[in-house]
Amino acid sequence: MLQVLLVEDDIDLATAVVDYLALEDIQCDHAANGVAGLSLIQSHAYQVIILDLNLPKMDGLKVCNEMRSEGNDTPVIMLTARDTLDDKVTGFGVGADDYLVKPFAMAELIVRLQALAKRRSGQVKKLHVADLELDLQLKQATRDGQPLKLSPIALKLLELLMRQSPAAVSRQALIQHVWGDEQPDSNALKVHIHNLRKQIDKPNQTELLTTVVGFGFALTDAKSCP
Amino acid sequence: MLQVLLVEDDIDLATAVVDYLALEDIQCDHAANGVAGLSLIQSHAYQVIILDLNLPKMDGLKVCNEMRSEGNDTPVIMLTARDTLDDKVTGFGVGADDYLVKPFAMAELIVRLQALAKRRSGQVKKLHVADLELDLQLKQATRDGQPLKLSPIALKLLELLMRQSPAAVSRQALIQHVWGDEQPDSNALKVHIHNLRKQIDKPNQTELLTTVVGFGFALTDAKSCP
DNA sequence: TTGGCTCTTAACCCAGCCTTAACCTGCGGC
DNA sequence: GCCGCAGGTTAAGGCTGGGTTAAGAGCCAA
Repeated sequence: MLQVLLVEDDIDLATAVVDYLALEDIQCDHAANGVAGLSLIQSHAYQVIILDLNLPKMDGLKVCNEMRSEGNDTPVIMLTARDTLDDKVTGFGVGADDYLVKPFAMAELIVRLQALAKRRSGQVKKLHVADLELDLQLKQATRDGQPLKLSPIALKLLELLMRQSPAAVSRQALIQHVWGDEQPDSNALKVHIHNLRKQIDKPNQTELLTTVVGFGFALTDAKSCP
Repeated sequence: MLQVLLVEDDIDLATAVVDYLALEDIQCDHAANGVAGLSLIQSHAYQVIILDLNLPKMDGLKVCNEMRSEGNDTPVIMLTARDTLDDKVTGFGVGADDYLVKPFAMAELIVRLQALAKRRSGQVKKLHVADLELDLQLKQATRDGQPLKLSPIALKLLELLMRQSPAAVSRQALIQHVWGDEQPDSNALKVHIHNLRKQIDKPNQTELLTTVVGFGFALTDAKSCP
């Protein structure tokens, strides 16, 4: 199921969009200002983000710029009023992937969403966390230059963890990312996390993959002393 | 089905083109700036690329120049405004194959697209990966100077793998490239990969064609030590 | 028509991955 | 001190994805 985030301060419009997307079986979170939106972006793994241009607290351009500079390459659709069309250039410069001029047809939004969801923004080819590197083209991870042997599932887990780093990722988000809706019983995730950890942390000194009790896991660079 | 990429920052124009091409059964991806465009070019195998001249982040000339220098010879159509017609000369110098002056008729775009799709740009005549060489004109591959005997399908597979190298290529992309939309059942791809591997890797020492479990295959030059 | 070629399909094997279950550890509350 | 819970570890087994082989169909040229 598609998971998207809408950042929009017009509450009527937002409600309409969320409801409409629900009909299409697209799960849509909503934030009403830029700061809240950015925070959700940092802590979730959405497949597409819909950003209004004019937002309280932090405008859409700023949000987009910020997330890109953090290495997040989730595709972004910008919403703009007709009279601010000039912002288009700025918007693309800042890393947006598509535009929609208000008022827009819901059907068009769906089409664009689904087109963008199929691909990553493609502006990020390698992910880095400390001396860990994941080459998305080669499907190959290395730590300290040494290639790691990861199973397909371990690779998916690692990708999500690295994209969200240094934020923690919930168990549910990890499960959703790997298995989608048909989730396995028992403790499959535990085992895969264990295997991943064995690959990443065993041969080295510093521990990157940490447990967030009662929530999930996080990939973080430095650990402060206890 | 034709697969093309449009790199264009004017969202209205882009939408119009994508929609129009869809009617003609041409599947058109869209990138809104030069960097995103180049990235898509590097990671997909389009049959034609439509490049706007003026783009945010990296202009069309730069994009074209860059892809050519990477050995990509997908045909390129440049879009240019009437008042920058002088850039034509520069454009051809940089490796564009055709030109279209804005505003242009959609019908004309279609015609040019289909004309270009039939041929490779022809500006790149040989592909190289390690000591593997593929002569696109002679349809002849050699490894370490020794000619290889490849069937037509094996040749197509090799071509795509070499163009994308060192990135991994998904099974789906390989199937799409060889058979288009009418895809064979069963394990035809397995057999052809097997045959290709027999030709490429058997008589030599280093293994070039590697399997990416759960994804596809990759042609890579060097393998690091275990 | 025949021969040679390639492509498709099917059948089979095998390694390695994924799942599952069972047990272990550490911690906090009762 | 005991129990329950959350997470960690390990091993067994099924199963799937990928590799291999061979037979038959289709095609083209002689």
